[in-house]
Amino acid sequence: MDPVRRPRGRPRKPVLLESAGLGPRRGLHDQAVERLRALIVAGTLPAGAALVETELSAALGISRTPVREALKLLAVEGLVELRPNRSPRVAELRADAVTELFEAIAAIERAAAELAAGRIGPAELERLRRLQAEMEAHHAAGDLAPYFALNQQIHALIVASARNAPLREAHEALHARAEIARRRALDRRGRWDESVAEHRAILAALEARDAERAGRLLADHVGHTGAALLAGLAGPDTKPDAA
Amino acid sequence: MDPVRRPRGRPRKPVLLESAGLGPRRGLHDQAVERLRALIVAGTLPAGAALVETELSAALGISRTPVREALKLLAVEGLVELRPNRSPRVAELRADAVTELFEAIAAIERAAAELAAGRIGPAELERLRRLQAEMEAHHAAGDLAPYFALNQQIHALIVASARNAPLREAHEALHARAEIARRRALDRRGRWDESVAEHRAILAALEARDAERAGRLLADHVGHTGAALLAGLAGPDTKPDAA
DNA sequence: TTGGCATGAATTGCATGCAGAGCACCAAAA
DNA sequence: TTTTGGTGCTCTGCATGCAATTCATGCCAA
Repeated sequence: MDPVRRPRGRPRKPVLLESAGLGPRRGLHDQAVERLRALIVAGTLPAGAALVETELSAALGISRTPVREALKLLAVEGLVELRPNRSPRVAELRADAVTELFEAIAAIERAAAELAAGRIGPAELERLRRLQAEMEAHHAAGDLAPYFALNQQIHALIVASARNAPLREAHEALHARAEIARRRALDRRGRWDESVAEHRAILAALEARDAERAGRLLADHVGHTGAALLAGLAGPDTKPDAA
Repeated sequence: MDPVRRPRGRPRKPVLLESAGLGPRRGLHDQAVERLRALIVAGTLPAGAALVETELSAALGISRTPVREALKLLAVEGLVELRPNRSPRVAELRADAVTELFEAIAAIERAAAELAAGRIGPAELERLRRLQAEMEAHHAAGDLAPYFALNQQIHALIVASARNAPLREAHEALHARAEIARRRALDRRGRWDESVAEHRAILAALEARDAERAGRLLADHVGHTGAALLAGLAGPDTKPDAA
């Protein structure tokens, strides 16, 4: 036996950099949520993959406890399926689930746009205008890459402008799954032109503080996006066939 | 030293009754979520109360691990506030949060009603009619007690009839906090008459499969309820003064 | 060959140990 | 008397150990 009492856990660095550094550095379970979510959204952990606690904890360099907590939280988000006494799996995203997902997002964004029309402030409107201008510039230049990040920022900003925490949280919770659908629908160029124009109309409705129109336009826009993604999901399996 | 290797954990009963009993008996963390949620909603654990892991685990007769997991999940629901390295607290429910909460519920139920108008089946419609009849019977008899349970069943059934899992989950997640507001607003009789009539109108719109009207009526109904609760919350603090 | 059961490996679920963060209280200095 | 530094306690966060459950494999019997 070893009478020497040494620390059992792997030596954690004393975390002096807590506030000294830049990041607020939350707990390990929180970091685990983010890293696992990124891996799932990126497809590195493909749908249906078994998420074995010991493997994940080894891969992330942490113990099983925070991994378990992270998996439970990701299950709430719908990214992971928990099965009693079995390894959780990365949730499958079937076509009908994508339909429901975009219906739900459209519903939330419609309500958010209606509220935002009455509550959005000058600074937020200005930021929206700038994002829209950026998006149009990239569009004119034929530069597709920044579109998706800008698109997400615009939608998030509109929801934030509604100043309603539960709606915003529900929206965020659905975002990761929507992103998975976006990444899987390879042909994303098709709706680019339409989408930019729709965004312009939505911005105009918000500037006019026309709640009903803003809500309807945004809900339709999300619906169109969902339908386009759905078509993109159905297609690629049948071999694009072209070079 | 004790060479005898006896089980460390407290002896768990071998759970033969797993399927033999009545309940499907999920994990302890799941039961902990439900019990804690019930305690918070009932006000037994009042807003602002510190939730010390060791106390809860002792009170529930389980170890800290499932308690910790339960607290994280309740935090996602907004019932509990997590603070790094400090005891979680039961979340306060301020007036503006109640306003946002009912805005969000109204948004979700409006969308659900619109979808349900096109998707609700005969069995669900029949069940809605029966619930409405029950509610009217209790109303006619002046029997307030069953109103709240029936009310919740009706709303839940409408949302379920929309056949949209993300919307339903978002709705469920908001329900506990709304229930807290309901319990705190003591004067609930005020809106009883109106509420029953509004439910009748909503049912009629669903039967007519008028999506826009069903959505608008339901959203207005939820908005009225929220406003009434808000008024009820503002009042009681000022001493009811009566016996 | 095939069906049924036993055996065992893999894995979850829960309990518990240990280090560090945060807070309260007290003492000493200004 | 007020403020500052110290000291100890409490509690969280993470790591790890152990039993129960599940799935796969193989053996035996029909």
